[in-house]
Amino acid sequence: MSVKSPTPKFAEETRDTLIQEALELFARHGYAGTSIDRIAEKVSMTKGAVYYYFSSKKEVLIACYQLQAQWVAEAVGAVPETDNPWDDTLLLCDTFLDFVVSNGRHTMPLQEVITFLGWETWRDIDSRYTMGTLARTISRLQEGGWLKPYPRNLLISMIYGVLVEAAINLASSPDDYTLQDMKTLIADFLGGMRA
Amino acid sequence: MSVKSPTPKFAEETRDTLIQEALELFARHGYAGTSIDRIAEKVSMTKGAVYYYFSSKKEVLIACYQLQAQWVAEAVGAVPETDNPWDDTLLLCDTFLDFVVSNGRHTMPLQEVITFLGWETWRDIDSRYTMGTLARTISRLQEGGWLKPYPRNLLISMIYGVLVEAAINLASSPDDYTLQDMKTLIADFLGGMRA
DNA sequence: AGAGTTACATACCGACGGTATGTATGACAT
DNA sequence: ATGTCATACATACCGTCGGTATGTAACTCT
Repeated sequence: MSVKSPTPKFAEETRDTLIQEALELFARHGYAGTSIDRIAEKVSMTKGAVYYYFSSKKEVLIACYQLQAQWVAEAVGAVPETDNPWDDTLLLCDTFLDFVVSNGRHTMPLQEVITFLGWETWRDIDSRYTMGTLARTISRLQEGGWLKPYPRNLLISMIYGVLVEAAINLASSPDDYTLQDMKTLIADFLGGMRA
Repeated sequence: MSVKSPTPKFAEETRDTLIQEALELFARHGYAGTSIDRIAEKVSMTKGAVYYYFSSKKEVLIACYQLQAQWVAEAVGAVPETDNPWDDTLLLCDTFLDFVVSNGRHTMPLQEVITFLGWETWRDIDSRYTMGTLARTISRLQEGGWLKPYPRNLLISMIYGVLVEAAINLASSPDDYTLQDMKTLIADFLGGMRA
């Protein structure tokens, strides 16, 4: 990549490209298995350039995960809202699973992101994306009296946690069961918490 | 640690000590945050000694996790078997949660182990410990017709996955809800899959 | 035309995983 | 008693990687 005209406009493009390519490498080879040098090489630059845009490797991971979270949130956010919050929640879960199953090869495993960013940082980021959407649906369920009286944060954490677990399992054990099996189990899981 | 009498007996002791101390460091500072040099230093040896016993850092982690898995499996395996497999399963879940909550400071986060060992390796190890015990209980439930007809491996993966998720959440969000809240939710989760 | 900012490249450092090799110790056969 | 050999480490070194400090070409603005 030749030296750009030093205007903020081109720099933003370069930064976006960097994030996209880094995300692909992280998804394919993992965080520890992807060096800054390799990221730089993929965009035909050097390590210095990467550190011009990001202060640390962790910051690169954060930017990548924000992009990934945005993709997921867009898919999940496209689910229409009806007057039946229960069905809405189920559809949201199914949509989430559909997305991660079909895009699993191009996204980073959540467990890895959590490990390297730390639980707190991950939660902070995710609350603005998929987890935020899920939280709103769950609030509707709670306010409508559809659920047993669990603490709100417990519900959000565990429902999202189960979805993440489901995604990981679907990606890792492809032949033992189907996506439909998993959706049924998730629906029954939610059914067990119904008032 | 002075040079030992080169008998297999002493070497086993040294190896066990190494695993114990390494586990403590991994639990406290994480896998990436614990260098082989530091492990060696803690047992007053050098890196060469560690690589005499283990062929790689991953092998050290595997040995540490096997020890940890053994602890958990002992606690979970001590649960008596009654003629009611449903209550047995619930008690097994509660016992698991009790153990990880009270020993959380001295054990490695599961997500980290999974990340660095890889899903497959982790499953291979765990199937001989807690997951194996859980699998037997679930088989009893299935054979007794207590559960809806899910694929067996889906049940094992997701129930254990939920337990792992619960453990991670309990360790990370200590103030939002109680252990009892979590146990109630797990029970309801299982209830949702009841035939 | 000179000065300042931008967008990189280059060169280097320390830490770390891993390897190759050296070596003191005790067991054992002669 | 002595030489041989495996054991149980220590020492020294290498390549890679995250991170930093510095240089510099291109462009803008005055």
